[in-house]
Amino acid sequence: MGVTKTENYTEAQVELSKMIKVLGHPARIAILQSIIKANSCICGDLATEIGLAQSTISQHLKELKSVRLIQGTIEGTSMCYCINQENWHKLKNELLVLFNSANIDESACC
Amino acid sequence: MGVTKTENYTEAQVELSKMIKVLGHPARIAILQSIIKANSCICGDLATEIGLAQSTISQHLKELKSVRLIQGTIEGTSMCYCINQENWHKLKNELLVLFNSANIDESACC
DNA sequence: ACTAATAATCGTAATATTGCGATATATAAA
DNA sequence: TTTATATATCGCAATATTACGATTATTAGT
Repeated sequence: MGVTKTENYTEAQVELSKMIKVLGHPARIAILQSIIKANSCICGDLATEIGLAQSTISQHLKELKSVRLIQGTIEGTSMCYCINQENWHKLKNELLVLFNSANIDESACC
Repeated sequence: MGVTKTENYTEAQVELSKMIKVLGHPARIAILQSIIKANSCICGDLATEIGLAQSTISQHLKELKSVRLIQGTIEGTSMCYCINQENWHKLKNELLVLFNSANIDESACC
């Protein structure tokens, strides 16, 4: 069908996977790294920097905004984006819970 | 187009996003949590546990295998899956690099 | 008010993903 | 060998994603 059966999962599983999914595209990784590198808001030179059309970058930014990994404010005629620290850390912590829950000791059987 | 322009990105960005992308589905989160919870390989009762068709679960397992987050060995008539500790930690560390690179101090301007 | 610059949205085409049933494959048990 | 059980693969339909150009706001400067 192509539609995810969200009713099969816990709210936490759906929410976490939704956040992760947004991270799962090289353009959005590149955008985030670029924002982080600038250490503050950078604006629409992302398009030329990354090599995608302006509308495409705008769409990726929208997705990053939709899960609140970034936030933007109007800065004159441009937009100023930066990491949403609160949600950034929330996601980081949830990922750590997941990744740390796998036992290190080699009880693995395969 | 629908096709990601991988030539725009670094190898690292492509590889990382590919791994993350596989994590970005609730069924695959549920599968991983289930495997982790059992602390060792569990087999195909994942289908009934999660509530998807056997073929669908098999496909998700294939994707998790394709990025080597899990590995499986034949165990009689069933398959025995567990976390690939090496790649699990590798991904964890790469995620930490990304998440820690965002400065905590509120130099944020928006 | 007019113009320039920037970003968001719309419409569209190409491709990818999700999920299922049916089938094929492989091993264990009888 | 036959049968049962478990998993993988194939083919398909429905939907989602990615990317672009064109258009539409929105704000700054003239």
